[in-house]
Amino acid sequence: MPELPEVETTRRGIEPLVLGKQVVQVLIHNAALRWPIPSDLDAILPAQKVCSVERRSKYLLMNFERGTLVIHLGMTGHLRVCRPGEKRRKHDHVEMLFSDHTVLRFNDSRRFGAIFWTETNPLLHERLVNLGPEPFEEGFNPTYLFQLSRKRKVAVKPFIMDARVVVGVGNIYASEALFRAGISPVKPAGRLSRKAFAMLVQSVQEVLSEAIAAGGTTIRDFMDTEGRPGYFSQELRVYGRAGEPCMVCGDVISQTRLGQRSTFHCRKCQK
DNA sequence: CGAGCAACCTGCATGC
DNA sequence: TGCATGCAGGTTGCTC
Repeated sequence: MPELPEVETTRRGIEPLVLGKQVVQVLIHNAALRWPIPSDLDAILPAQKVCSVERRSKYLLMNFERGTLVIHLGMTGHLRVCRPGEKRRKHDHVEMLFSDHTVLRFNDSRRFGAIFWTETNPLLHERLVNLGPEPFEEGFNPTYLFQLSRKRKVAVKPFIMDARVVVGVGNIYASEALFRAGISPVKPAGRLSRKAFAMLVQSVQEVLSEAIAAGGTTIRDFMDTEGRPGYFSQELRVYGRAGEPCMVCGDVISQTRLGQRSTFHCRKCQK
């Protein structure tokens, strides 16, 4: 589900609602996510306060006084801040109760998400340590991509979706960024020019920042912490628009399969 | 090493 | 109505 804009929307939603609050209880109703949720969270978190909520890649980092709760939303995960007395819904796997009666719930129907606890620097955790640069960091620039891609035969779309290359670009925004940059998703990464990568860097940053400003993209079930959808879906130019005319040239938008993922592009505008 | 793909799991749309 | 199929925003870990 969530790509970077949806995770960032979630982060911005929960941070003000949990900041400085003290955990009273953690209820784990189903620990079977991608990896088992540590069963001792209810022994670790109570009495600790939330110091900050950060994001690295698609991971949310809830910093407490003695460590960090790392949360990944997978495909269908979302966090919701509930009103006192609000009923649990299907697939609400974890509940965090705070002393002011705020309840934070993690819901994830497909259970591809993950939750783990670390008392050392979360950025050095084995799941995070090999991640590439954030798309808005200086390290994500045309020269970096150009050098990294030399001799790579992989198509440019899976290349920029590879979190070791750059984080946060998932299936929707990869198609969108490549359309805006005028680059064919099937072109081998190693055959792109420096100039093409300059276009791509700009497009990735543009599409991600616009999507964050719109509160993310809701295709099926993404919702923010208050249950609202994201409004970027209506700004999508190619994703989900197979068969429709290209907004630029009028040619039909094609849908293909690339690295097992649906890929949308305009064959005329993207070379 | 890189490339390709199966797997994890549930829900939903589609077609017979 | 029921059932089978395929697809879905991510990531890991296996083969070759």
